[in-house]
Amino acid sequence: MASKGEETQKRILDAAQIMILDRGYAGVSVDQLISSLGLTKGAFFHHFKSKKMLARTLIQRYSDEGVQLFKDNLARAKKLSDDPLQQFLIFIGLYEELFEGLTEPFPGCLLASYVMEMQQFDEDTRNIIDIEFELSRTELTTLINEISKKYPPRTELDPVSLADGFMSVFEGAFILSKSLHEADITVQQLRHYKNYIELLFSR
Amino acid sequence: MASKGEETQKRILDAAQIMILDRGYAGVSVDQLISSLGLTKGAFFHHFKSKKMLARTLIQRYSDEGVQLFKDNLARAKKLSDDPLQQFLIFIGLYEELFEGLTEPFPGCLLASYVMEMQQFDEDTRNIIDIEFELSRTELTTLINEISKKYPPRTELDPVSLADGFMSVFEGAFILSKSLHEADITVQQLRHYKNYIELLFSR
DNA sequence: CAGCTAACATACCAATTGGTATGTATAAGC
DNA sequence: GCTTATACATACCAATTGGTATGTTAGCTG
Repeated sequence: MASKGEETQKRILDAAQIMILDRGYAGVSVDQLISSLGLTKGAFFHHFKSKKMLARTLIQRYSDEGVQLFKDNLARAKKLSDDPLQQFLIFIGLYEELFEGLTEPFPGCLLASYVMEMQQFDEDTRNIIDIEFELSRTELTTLINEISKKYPPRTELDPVSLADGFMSVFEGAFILSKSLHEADITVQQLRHYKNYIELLFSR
Repeated sequence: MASKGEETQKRILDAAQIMILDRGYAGVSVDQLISSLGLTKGAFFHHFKSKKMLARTLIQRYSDEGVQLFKDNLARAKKLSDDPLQQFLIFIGLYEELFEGLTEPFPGCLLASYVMEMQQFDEDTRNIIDIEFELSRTELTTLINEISKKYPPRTELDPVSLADGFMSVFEGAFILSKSLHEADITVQQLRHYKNYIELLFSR
């Protein structure tokens, strides 16, 4: 069981994430954050030595979860099929599942939120973001190369940028979804990405 | 020739746009803005009655330019070919041209920047953003429907979400590009989008 | 050239900012 | 049962925030 302190820290992180996702990091003051939780300055600065440290801790947690989900989904996909192309399609499908049936637009991606106010953060914090994008890139590039070997694409194809497309789809869809307030945009764009992959490699 | 006042207002808007694109709206204070221009509070509040009005004016200008570019490119594409599919491909190609040969990542999209801190803005301001996304959606949906009529796609196809894909590609690519600091991501993702369109309708 | 207005500058304001210093209550460790 | 560390609360701080009130100056207009 988490200690009381750990639980409070988690509550602060949870609230911060929600607030930052719709007001931006600079748009959320420590005072607003703590008063939304019924806490005080003392509590906040006991758990985080500064607002910037909160930012770092928060994005680290977010990134860790994202990476974990990515690896889990990739592992699941690889168990469900031996064919690399099918693995990729299943992989995308697993993400589709997560975003199916949402009634509200997904609250957004914290990585993107941070990128939009990059200069607010130090290099360590920015690196955490890079690393997740790069992980997706390298893992999916490998997979795409396997696919290409087995199913040579008709036209020449850049595997890295095709891999980048995966994260790009999310980030783009989240923005449209939030602005237009339509929950299903993310799934739709994911489906198009999956469909593109299929068309690329289908004989 | 623009009057002195108009020119100063433009300088404020230009500086604000650059600063907001890498610090976020809430991350840019009026003081920082004016001191970067060597101006004073008096000057700023002479031209804008509040910081929020600056935000509104800025996004309106940005949106107007984006809409204009969109309409120009669409009109050019339609002049360059009679075939709706070719029109779409040319249209995308015209955007590719704009992002080719960049040495630095594109500074970002102000629409996305605002969406990331939505709650900072009033409804009028948010509507300006919606309108641009919706324009792209409706215009491109029409074009896609024309294409579908002439070149029936093999699988069933949602024209609206395919149209949304266009803006989505930009927004997603900008984020990756900025985070990874790679200038060519936007062109690459645009090419994939174009390629997808081709594959969808090529018999 | 008088009068007016646009285009600023200066000086101030209350409120909010992130952060600190110091207290205190509670629980764990020995 | 005494100590010590954890988990907060209270009270304060200088700096910065967006905004205002009041100048001043240059350029047009009649």
